[in-house]
Amino acid sequence: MCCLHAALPTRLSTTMRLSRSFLPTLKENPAEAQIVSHRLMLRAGLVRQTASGIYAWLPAGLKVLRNISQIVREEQDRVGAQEVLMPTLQSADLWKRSGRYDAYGPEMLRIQDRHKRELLYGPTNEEMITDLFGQAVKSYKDMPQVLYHIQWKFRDEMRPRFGVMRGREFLMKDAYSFDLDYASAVASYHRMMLAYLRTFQRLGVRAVPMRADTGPIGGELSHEFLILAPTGESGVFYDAALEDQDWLDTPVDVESPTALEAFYTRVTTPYAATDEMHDTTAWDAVPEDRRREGRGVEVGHIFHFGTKYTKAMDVSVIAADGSQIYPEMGSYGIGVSRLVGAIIEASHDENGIIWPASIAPFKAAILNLKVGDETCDALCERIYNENPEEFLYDDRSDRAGAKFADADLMGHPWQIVVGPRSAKEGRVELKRRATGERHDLSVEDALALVLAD
RNA sequence: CGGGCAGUAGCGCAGUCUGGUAGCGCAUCAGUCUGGGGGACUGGGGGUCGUGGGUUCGAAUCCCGCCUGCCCGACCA
Repeated sequence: MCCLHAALPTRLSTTMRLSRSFLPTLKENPAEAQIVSHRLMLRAGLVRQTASGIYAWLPAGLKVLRNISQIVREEQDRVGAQEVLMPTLQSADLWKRSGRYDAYGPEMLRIQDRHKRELLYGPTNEEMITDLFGQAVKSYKDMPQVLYHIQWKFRDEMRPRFGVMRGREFLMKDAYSFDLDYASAVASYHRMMLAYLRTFQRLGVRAVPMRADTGPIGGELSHEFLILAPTGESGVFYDAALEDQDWLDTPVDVESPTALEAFYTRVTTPYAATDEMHDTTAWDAVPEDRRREGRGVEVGHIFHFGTKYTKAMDVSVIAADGSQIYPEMGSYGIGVSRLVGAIIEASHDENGIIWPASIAPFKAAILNLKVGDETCDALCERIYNENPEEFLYDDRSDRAGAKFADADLMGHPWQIVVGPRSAKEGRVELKRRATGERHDLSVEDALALVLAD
């Protein structure tokens, strides 16, 4: 052991060196995985299944999950939502108050503790957040409120499949808005629409908002966000006018209901619908060259449902005139773990994953093509130390082919290829994963490009 | 939950029909040669054949039960 310690460098960042990392890639497709994202997630060492529909997240997968969560978090915060963290286990009493304990089917995982008290692993959090809100907020002066959390949920699906896209345990961002009246609730809804469009754009995917069925509650305030992917569960139809809009560069005053309304109109005017909501008459009115049709994976859902829970659970606030008001609620979900699969469905090729830079587990892989060669080793170490948190250094003594194949599979946006010939001149080959372009560059130029991405 | 298929080494599979004590490729370990797209050679390690019972002198193989996983459907973020 003493020899091992002596061999270690003084600065430890072992997890990013492939030779010492827990990033088990597979050359062959596991038989259990049928769809491309599931295969790639297993092969790239992002997850391992531990039970039907339940996955362990390995280091690279966890980094993706965290990167997605962080973008979601920043955009929620930006529209004034406040983060909380509610537990995974909930008391059945809470659900009995809303009447959903009996209404919810066998998808709810019910548990008993040692005192025979009934618990459940939360499939969603309307009851709990309504209760928490009601305990703390008593006056119109403390309204409105928007709370969210990012937490694991469980739905005991009859048939889990498609890897993390239809698992039983899944990570989700749930936000809940509480408003004094309908007009204010509409503004909350609009704000969330903006946050969602910005979020998905930052995640590097196109998620199109589509009118969704509001069910028995009625109204028009329900949209699903779908990522186009051939394995999607719904057929989608939309107007190409929704493509290539830059929501990050669209200034909207989130405090102004008028500005929000105008923005919302702009988003919802072009035709967009899933097959359940498809209106062929309206579709025919879309110019033919702008019709986009395909399949989509639902990765987000925003929904206004009014006073359903506040009334059922008798949670009210006192208005300025002394009357009691049941707050208007909305809920807003983003399937964080599902997004990992959905994004891979939408962004891969025959060699592996192509990560959008914003969520990639590593910005770049450094491929040392001749481990043991002094020049190569030194140059790789130098590059690696520029950003050890975001670079993955492939220092394994494998053949070049294996390193290229693994780097392509894992989908790093950039590959910094360090070979013995060019290393002598301080040059590397920089490969962009998305396009396959390669450029022979000085180390400085290559680093500048990668670090600016 | 209906219909179909499958569990044999870390992964992918053969062997099951016709019972005789388990094999191939990849991975892994040691070594040598290699070194820019999953390299070659030599030698080695690794398997309660999902599980419980039954039939048999003998079961991965035949019979029954159970468990687990995958696909299609219904359902679903």
